Amino acid sequence: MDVAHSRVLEVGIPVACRSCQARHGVVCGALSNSQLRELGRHSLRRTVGAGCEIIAQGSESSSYSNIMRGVVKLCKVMPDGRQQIVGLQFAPDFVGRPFVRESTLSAEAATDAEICVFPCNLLDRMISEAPELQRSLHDQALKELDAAREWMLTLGRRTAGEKVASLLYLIATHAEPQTATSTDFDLPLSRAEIADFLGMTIETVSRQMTRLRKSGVIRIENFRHIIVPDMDELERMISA
Amino acid sequence: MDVAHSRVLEVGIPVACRSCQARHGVVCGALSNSQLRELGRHSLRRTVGAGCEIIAQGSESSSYSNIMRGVVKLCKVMPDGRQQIVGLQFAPDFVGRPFVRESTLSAEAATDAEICVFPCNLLDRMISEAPELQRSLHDQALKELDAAREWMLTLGRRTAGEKVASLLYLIATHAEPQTATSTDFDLPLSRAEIADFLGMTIETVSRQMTRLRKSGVIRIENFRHIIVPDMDELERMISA
DNA sequence: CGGGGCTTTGAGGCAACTCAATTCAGGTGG
DNA sequence: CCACCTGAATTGAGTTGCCTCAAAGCCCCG
Repeated sequence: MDVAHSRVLEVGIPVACRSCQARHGVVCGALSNSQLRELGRHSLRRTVGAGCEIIAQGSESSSYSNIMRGVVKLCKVMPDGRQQIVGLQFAPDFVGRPFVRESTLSAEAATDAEICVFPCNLLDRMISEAPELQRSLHDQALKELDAAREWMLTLGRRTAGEKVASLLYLIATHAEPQTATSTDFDLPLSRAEIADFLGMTIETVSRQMTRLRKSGVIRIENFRHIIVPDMDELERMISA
Repeated sequence: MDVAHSRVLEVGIPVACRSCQARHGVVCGALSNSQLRELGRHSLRRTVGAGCEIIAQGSESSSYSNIMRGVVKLCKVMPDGRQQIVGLQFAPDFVGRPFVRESTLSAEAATDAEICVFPCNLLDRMISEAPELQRSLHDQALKELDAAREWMLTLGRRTAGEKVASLLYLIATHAEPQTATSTDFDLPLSRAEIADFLGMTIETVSRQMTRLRKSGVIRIENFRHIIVPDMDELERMISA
């Protein structure tokens, strides 16, 4: 498809969608122009600060979202306060649990983020009308499942050092700016959040980070900014 | 739908399907009679012994399966031999990764099992032709994702004792015979497999089992048979 | 009865946790 | 501009829960 032709196709869609990060993402990329218009009519762009809760665990949610910018963490907490991050989502991912209203987890902005919110009912209806959309969401669900299972291996069988290396590698390969070498990036998570993702304590995370720093695998600037001189070296620390 | 009418509908389907455990499962329950006939023509019922590998990690698989009887475990192993079970599937679940041929995990019969095997190509084609089937598989994928995330919480944040209780509870609530109280069952897993599921060692599993036994929460007969006098008591050991 | 696999039990060690103190960066007000 | 405060991160010391290694018990099966 050439550029001029693609321009023409863009005419019929909502203005706000034309330059949207999620325009060709899981949901919107699978819609016809008329469906996109309908969804656009009922959707709301929202800017949320880091830490803002988008969906609360145990609540009835009536809306889904697309991530336009930023990182969202999916969390589960136990009654006694223990907490585990069970997924990280980056733009332009879809956030929500089709077909089920009550949420078994919370979704929270890990960084400042922009999201596009729309009603569950509308999307659920579109899903049953548009096989293309069903397929696309099915595909994201399967990818999330693959990622969850990969992470189960990390949680169950890797050492603290390997866990931290795994997370840094995950973030490096999903970081947004797509720098040439994807060799330096800002951590979207605090040490406490990293601990919650890896199933360990803040202190152990910190110790393992300084171990990686002292062994020259990474450099750390200002706590949040990580530089990886050699990605292969980092990958080797994961031992798989 | 009354019984007589339902009988009539059953006439057009393959003989082998009529009394099949998976007949109304994720895949076959979503097919029309003619699709069921076509799938039946290309499918193969197989009896496999405990320990038999159905799909190998890293291999190109060209077939999917339905579980008709038994339990299948999904496994990931690291190059150095460390191993993690990332999912358990019971009859009449579907086993396979739609849309992707190379498997990132292995599927292995945990108990003696009967499975119904059919070609990927055929089902993939049916998926794109039958929205009902796509929806059904999408639904199973989302349920597996929910289960995987629940298990991530167990792996990352629960103690050894809570982990064992979680597994016993999981199996009790998924056990096949559906005994009146679902209060006693055979473990489909050896101690080594339980350890691989929970991310711990055989010895720790054993110690936690005897701790549960001595505190009266469970009784153990012949290593594999578990009796739970009071399910609420077991649930309380999970502490969530 | 004797061997082999699986499970349990015991003793000791180590990796990760807990508790506590210190450092660091950024913001605020004098 | 500096003193102070606050929250996050690091570092240290001591403890503990789970792992490792080793031995013994149990059950099936020939």
